[in-house]
Amino acid sequence: MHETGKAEPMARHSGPAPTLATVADVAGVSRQTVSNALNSPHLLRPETLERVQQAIDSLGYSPNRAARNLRTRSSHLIGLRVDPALEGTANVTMDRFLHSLVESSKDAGYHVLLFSSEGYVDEATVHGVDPVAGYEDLLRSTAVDAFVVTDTYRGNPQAGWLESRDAPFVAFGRPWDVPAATHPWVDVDGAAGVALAIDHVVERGHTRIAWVGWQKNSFIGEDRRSGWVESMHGHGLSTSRLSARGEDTVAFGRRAALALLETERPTAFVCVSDTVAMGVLHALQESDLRPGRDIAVVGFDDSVAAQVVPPGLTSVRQPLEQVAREIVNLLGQRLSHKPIEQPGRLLSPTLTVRSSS
Amino acid sequence: MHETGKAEPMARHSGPAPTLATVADVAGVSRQTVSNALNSPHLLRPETLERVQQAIDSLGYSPNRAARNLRTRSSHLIGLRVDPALEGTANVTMDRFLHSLVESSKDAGYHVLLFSSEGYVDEATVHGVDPVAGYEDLLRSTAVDAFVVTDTYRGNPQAGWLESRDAPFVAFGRPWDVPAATHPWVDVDGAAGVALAIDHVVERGHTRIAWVGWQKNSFIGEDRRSGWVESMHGHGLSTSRLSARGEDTVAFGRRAALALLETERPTAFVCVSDTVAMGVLHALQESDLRPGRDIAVVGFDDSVAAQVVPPGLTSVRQPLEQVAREIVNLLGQRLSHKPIEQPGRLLSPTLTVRSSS
DNA sequence: AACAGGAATTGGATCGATCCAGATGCACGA
DNA sequence: TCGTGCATCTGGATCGATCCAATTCCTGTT
Repeated sequence: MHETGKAEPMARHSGPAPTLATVADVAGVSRQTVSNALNSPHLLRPETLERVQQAIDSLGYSPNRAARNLRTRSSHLIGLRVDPALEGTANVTMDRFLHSLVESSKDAGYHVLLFSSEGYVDEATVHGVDPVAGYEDLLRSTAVDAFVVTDTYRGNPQAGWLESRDAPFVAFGRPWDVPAATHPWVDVDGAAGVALAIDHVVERGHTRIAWVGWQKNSFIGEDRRSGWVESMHGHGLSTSRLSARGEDTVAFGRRAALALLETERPTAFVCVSDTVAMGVLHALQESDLRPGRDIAVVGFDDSVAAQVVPPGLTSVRQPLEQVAREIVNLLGQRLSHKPIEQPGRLLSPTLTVRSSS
Repeated sequence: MHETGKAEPMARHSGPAPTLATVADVAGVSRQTVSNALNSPHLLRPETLERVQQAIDSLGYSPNRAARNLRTRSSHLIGLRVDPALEGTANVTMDRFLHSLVESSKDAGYHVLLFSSEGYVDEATVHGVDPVAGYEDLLRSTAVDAFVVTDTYRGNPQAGWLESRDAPFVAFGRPWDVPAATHPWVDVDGAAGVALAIDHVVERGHTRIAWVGWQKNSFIGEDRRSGWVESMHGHGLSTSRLSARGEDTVAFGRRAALALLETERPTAFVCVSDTVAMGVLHALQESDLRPGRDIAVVGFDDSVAAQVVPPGLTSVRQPLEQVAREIVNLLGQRLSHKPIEQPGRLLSPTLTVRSSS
């Protein structure tokens, strides 16, 4: 064979798209044989396979998705709900995660379908977002094979609902409130991540290390906080009066830092999120303190903001690429009705050190 | 009827999912009549419609997507390629745009399907991303009805390719390099956005206003820059030696600002992107200059980073929600074979003022 | 030469919706 | 009474793939 490049599909005429039957005619075999060439090539004699393959290439044929979906009762689509992002929150998690999920899904032969919750509001949920809105439709119309549900600040109410309908799904986030839940999940060990941060600032000589976290009703927030508490005690340091809790906003981070600076004079702030950490940076700037020189600050999520804010914010980084891979992995097991080896996987984050510490 | 809540689908037994034929049986009508109840209710007598509706509700029926897609030759899916985001770039654009697109699509009865370019690399494109990778497959297998292609830094090579295959698509971004292109597009007037920024800082009393932009080969970059040039001249101000060009990184922004500060002493920096603007902020911090007090800085994109960085970065905000609406709108026209009234729409950005100016 | 047994291949039925052409019912005017 | 016309409803064919059961082709054995 000469170097004539790839066998380009040569779409001679833009007539009706070729079907499996067209290919069968051209190759001089039956429809089933073409189907086998696509799905179970080992059933064909090598020379037959070759002949079919050439017909496929020359026609530029791709199997019609709808027909395949109808027959196999599966769409090879994974549904992911994207909720309205809160402006002013450095929640970069979604962006990075989404890319990784699309990549991993592709490798497994799936595509990601996005849907939203808005517009499904009924009386019961005029305020706030109905946690199961949008899932029902896609499920009933067999538009997707499975869902990926991501944990929110407060937990994961979708999981129970989906489980009760035995809809296939994998959660990003542990079943905090229902330890008995049996669905597959993947999560990142927040406490371990915060412990990394503490070790890091302790190594830098800090002893008065404050925690700026979320409210008590946030499972994730309390998990991360426990990392602070235990790591501090492990280092023989006191946590007394060094903790603040509030919402996930820049404003809260700023207020909390100003208050702590005034009363307790911590030399380091470890924060539950980058958003809150940015608030701390605001406070330092207003107090003419230089992050990284006068006071250390560590965030959580390694968001874009952390990467670009001067002088660079040290932050706990979740292994989202790995999370996505594991999720797709578990999804594959779930969809092929394999017994799930291990329903939950807890991954370890890393620490990205920048100049703020 | 009493207040018994909504007529909940009462999924008695989780047997086989109900089909249109099931509904027809229950309602005592033919399949076609059920189909009409769904797609052309005006064809039914009111009492028949009511009867069918009740059967649908009581069975919890939703039409099977695959079957419908097969018959109608359309998937009601819109394809969007997500390219690997560059870490350390404050490109928040995608996140906000994606949400808006999902919302708008939903209103029009569409869903968004994500796909990626990786893994399609062949000899010709080992380095860099093949601009048309991934489209081919989805197109041939009729997996999506249309594409949304988003402009990149350098232009939009996909557009021409898709147009040549007459694949339905709408571009976010003007056909810079092919003014004769006839495909529908939506774009934001970057020059006008920068002009807003200039007006703003001029009003604040600045006269030595520097431009920190992208390289000459970026159409978008040059468009934004032209806003600076023209607005400056409109105000009777000089642009001489006040311009820097480079790549879209924090590092470049910092270098450019330091160089300009040393030689030209501008009092304001207007930047082509938030990423570059963050670099400028770094430079100011290193030079012990306070943004918003000593020197004004304006970014472009109104990214999360701009919102949370202390003290808050003034930035040009693209009306992405409106962009998404227009895109879906044009897509609808294109798909219903209506003549497109006006192939291109140029929208105006706004300026979000924060403390950096 | 006859035959078992596996490999390779085939044609009809099927998934669940919509399209299409035709059938039925009904009201109205001639 | 008999069409005529319109609104309403029906059953068979169809979209393009895969499932299934059955058939043909090989090859080696006795």
